[in-house]
Amino acid sequence: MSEMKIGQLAKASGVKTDTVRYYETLKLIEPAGRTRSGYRVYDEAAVDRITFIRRSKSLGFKLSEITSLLELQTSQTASCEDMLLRTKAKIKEAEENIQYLKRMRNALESLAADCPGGAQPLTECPILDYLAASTIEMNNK
Amino acid sequence: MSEMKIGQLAKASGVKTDTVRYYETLKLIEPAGRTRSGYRVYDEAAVDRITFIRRSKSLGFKLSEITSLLELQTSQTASCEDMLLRTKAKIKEAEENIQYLKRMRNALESLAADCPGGAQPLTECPILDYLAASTIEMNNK
DNA sequence: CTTGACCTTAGAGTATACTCTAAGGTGCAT
DNA sequence: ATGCACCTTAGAGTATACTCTAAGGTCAAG
Repeated sequence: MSEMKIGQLAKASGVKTDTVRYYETLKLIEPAGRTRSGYRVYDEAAVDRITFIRRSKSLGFKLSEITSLLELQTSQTASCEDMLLRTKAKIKEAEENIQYLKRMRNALESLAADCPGGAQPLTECPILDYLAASTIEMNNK
Repeated sequence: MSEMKIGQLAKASGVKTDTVRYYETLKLIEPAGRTRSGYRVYDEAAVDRITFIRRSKSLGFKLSEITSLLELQTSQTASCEDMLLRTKAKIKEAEENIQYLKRMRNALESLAADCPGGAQPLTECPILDYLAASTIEMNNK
């Protein structure tokens, strides 16, 4: 199965054919060639390339960033440092998002802790009070 | 300043006029009326409503969910429990996102820890190795 | 020779939350 | 009367990553 059409590649790499074509528009992947009738033909390396994309995505890289990772991979001049820097930047990004979500979760939890729940009328609800109160000022975003 | 036009409301509540109009299309807010010439007119309550939306957003609620929170607020039959349930669901969501990001960050960190960095050629880079390797299987998404 | 699974393209739709553009009307001051 | 800041609408654009539709061509099996 070293030569395959888009459907086989899709199945082998766990994405949809549409996704492969979409990646092609982003220059993330190119078919090795075409059949006489115009069908895309891929080799085994294409499966690795889709796998690379999927794994990068699972680590939080955007498709636009993956373009750059793939260039790195085939670059003659790039060093480990380049990849490490991208990785560290992504760690920082993840860390920031975690902190942001934690602040959110903590705020929600302290509101939840104050709320009696049950059949109390909403006029007594500290959560709605917080949301609607006009005096307290808030941090944006 | 109990009566105001959209620009004043926007300034008073910290959003753009476009955003106010956009919220109107989502039925999140409605002007109290219109001037003879067709200008939207708002009252003080509108500022509170935008504030409500902004605070809800800062807690992670989507605009579509905020529609429902606002309905809750004006409902006669709703109880504290309703609000508490929505809050708890949102906490769970935040928690899941935090866990997801932590897994991502941990994976990135263990890759970074293995990478020598510096001027090492990329053929030696364990990060790229991981991304490109065809044998190891991965967890999706 | 027809059926069915597969492939092709261009282009639109989905979700989220805006943001901007164009073309034009309003209202107050100078 | 003219300039300016403000307002109006409909509709398109932004970002991300697909996903789907329509209309049609290809190819092997029965």
